[in-house]
Amino acid sequence: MSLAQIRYFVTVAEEKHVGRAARRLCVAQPAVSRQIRNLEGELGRPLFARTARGMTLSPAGEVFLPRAQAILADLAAATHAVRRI
Amino acid sequence: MSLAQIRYFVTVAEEKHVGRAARRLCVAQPAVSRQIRNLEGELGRPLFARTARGMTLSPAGEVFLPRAQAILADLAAATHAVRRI
DNA sequence: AAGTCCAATACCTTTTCGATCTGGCAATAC
DNA sequence: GTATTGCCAGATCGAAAAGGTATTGGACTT
Repeated sequence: MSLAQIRYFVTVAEEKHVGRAARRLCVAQPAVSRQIRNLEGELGRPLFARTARGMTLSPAGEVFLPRAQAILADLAAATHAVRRI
Repeated sequence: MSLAQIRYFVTVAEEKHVGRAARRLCVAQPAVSRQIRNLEGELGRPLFARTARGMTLSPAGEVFLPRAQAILADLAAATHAVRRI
């Protein structure tokens, strides 16, 4: 698991759309698609349900999303705290 | 910044010694040394003071350590929460 | 049934990361 | 005072991971 995967997951969850998430993240769509898949493989559960119109959070995704957002927020706060010394 | 860098930092902070930290992490010593240096570069501050006998936390390191430990703990908890669904 | 919209796949390139080896510096021993 | 030991830093090389482009496959819409 990597921080990039967590960021990709949060962005896709917010956009409900891999293509839009990829644009926001400034990477190509397959890169996001692959990292989401790797993350799901590592967690042993699908995080999204794939529909013809986009991506919807699965139960596991609903559990993971707030925790992932908190981790990213904590990391940003820690970084700022160090830089402000 | 990567999760590996955060893990390396926490381990070196606990061991106060790059070589011992590398052994605990099952990687070579220069790999740890370089990642710590990269992390310091990204944060813009030294996290350790280098002495002839090891590494001591700097003020910035003292600020970063508990936050880094919390992030790793939260990540582990999030992973377990998803796997337990 | 055709068009479109989306994610997934294939293939290739590039970047990143770790291992090994070497150098340098400080403390200790003699 | 020199030599040895222990430690971190740097350079080089090879392997693994990640991203980009192009394309395919599937499902709604009309």
